[in-house]
Amino acid sequence: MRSSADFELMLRGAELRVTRPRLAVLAAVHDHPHADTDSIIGAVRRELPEVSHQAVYDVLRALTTTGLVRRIQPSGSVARYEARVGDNHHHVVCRSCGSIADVDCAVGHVPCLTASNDQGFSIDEAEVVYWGMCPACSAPS
Amino acid sequence: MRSSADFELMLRGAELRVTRPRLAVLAAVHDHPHADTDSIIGAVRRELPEVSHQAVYDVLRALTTTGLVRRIQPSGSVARYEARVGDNHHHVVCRSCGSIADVDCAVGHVPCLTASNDQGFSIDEAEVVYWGMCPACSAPS
DNA sequence: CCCTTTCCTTGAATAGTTCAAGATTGGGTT
DNA sequence: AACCCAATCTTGAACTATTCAAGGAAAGGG
Repeated sequence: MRSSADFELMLRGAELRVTRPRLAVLAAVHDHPHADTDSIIGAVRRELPEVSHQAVYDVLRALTTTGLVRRIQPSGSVARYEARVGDNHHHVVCRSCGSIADVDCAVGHVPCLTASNDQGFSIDEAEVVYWGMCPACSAPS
Repeated sequence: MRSSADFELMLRGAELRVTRPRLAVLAAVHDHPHADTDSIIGAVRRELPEVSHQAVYDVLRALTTTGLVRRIQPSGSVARYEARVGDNHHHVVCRSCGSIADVDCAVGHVPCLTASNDQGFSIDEAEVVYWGMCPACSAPS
């Protein structure tokens, strides 16, 4: 758990103005890993009830662009955000309930995978999504 | 390029009724790998002008459910479909223009990757998306 | 050839996200 | 401390991809 002062430094480090909506969104993403936009709006409004949804969308975009948060969006899901950035970790997604958990990099380097034939593309990231069933959904009811 | 008779056999093999919309969608997906729904609707209507968009959505869902086509949806993209199924290959996506190309499996087995810590999930598939720039977009203009 | 079930058409609804215009505010400068 | 301007936020509407729902059409087994 980080303090508001930490978030302020992170924003200044990214050359973003320090505003209350931004501090609140940053805190919400840190507190609720893999939360979708709606959940983040809810968390932010617990502290700043008047924040518009558009502001949250704008802030999330700014934070994503500067790399302070990472946006993930498995097929069939809405956009989700997390604060764990820079370590190229991956995700497991439950096919049944959609819950997401972190998985460390399969090999240990960034990027941790190399395409066997890159089709002439210059590749800068390998994103892995593991699909399966979470413990709760695979448990006999 | 497969014939209409092949597509008919594929549908029957999947226990789906053989209809003209389904044959046309199947042909369109085979002819236009990684096409989005709108492109597929366009391709289908070149042959069957009266097909509704809802029919195409329904058919794509049926084909995806039975495994005759595969649905892919990189972050920020609409749903796309391809007919190459069952070999667990992966994709490179251009950050600039969104174009997609196939990449063979990084290791060669299905699933070709194993999560280092699976968080208790039972994993049945590892999906890899390589992000980068396609040859056209990275060329000096 | 008929009947049942599946499929397609038509039309409307929905959710998530973005666009646009104007008001507010952060923070560098005077 | 007051000023200024670009960046940010509010308000409200628009948009797109997709899904829902009800009724008509047609596939294919009997």
